[in-house]
Amino acid sequence: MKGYEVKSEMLKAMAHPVRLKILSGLIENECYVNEMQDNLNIPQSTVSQHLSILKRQGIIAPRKEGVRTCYKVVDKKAIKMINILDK
Amino acid sequence: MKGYEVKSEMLKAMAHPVRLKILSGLIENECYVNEMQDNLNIPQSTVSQHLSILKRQGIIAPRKEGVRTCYKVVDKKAIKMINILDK
DNA sequence: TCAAAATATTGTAATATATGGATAAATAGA
DNA sequence: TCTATTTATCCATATATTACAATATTTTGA
Repeated sequence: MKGYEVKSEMLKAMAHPVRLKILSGLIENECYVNEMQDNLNIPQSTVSQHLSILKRQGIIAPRKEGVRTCYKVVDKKAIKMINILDK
Repeated sequence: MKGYEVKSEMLKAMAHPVRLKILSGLIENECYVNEMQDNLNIPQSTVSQHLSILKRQGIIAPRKEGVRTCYKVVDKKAIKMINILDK
C-alpha cells in the first residue's frame, strides 16, 4: 500500500484550487511570491503555506534573488497531469 | 477560480491511497464490490464510501448484475493521470 | 412472503487540512 | 546600525475528510 500513499500525497498536494492556480501560472512562467500574491488576492501567509506544501512534495522549487524568491515547477509528472486536466 | 475548483474536486477524489488502489485495479479489469472488499481487507461500508466518492465525480460507473454491482472506470483523464503516476 | 446476500446510507468520533493574524527571519539599502 | 521589504513560520480556529459500526435497501431464490 506504500506506493499508493506516496502517489496520494502528490495528488493531495495538487488537489486545491489555489494550488492548481499557482501551478498553472508557474507552468507558464516562473514567478516571484509577491507577484503571485497580487495575482491571487489572498493573505501572504496563506500563499506562503500553499507554496510550502507544493515545495515539500518536490513539485516546485525556489530560487532566492535578494529579498525575493522565485518559484518554478520542477516535477514533470505534475506538469503532465495539469495538462491532462486542462484538456 | 471556478475551473480550478472543479479540477481540484477531481484530484481530491483520486487523492487517497485506497481509492488509488481501487482505480488501479479497475483499470486492469472491471470488478464487483465484494471482490474489491476481499482484496482491500477493509470494512464493507468503507469500501462502499470510497466507491461512492469516485462515482460522484464520474470517475467510475456501476452496472447492476442481480444482487451484485460491477464497477468500471469511465473517465479517460483519470486513467491518463494514473498512468502518469505509475511511470 | 421470508431469509440471505450484496451494497448503500447514516451517525459520529477521530484526524487532517485550510485560513489568516501575529510574529520571526532574511536581505538590501540608507 | 536602522528600516523597509519580502517571505516563512507559528498558533488558533474553522472546516473537511476519514473510518467504521449500525442500519437500511435491494435483489434473488426458497
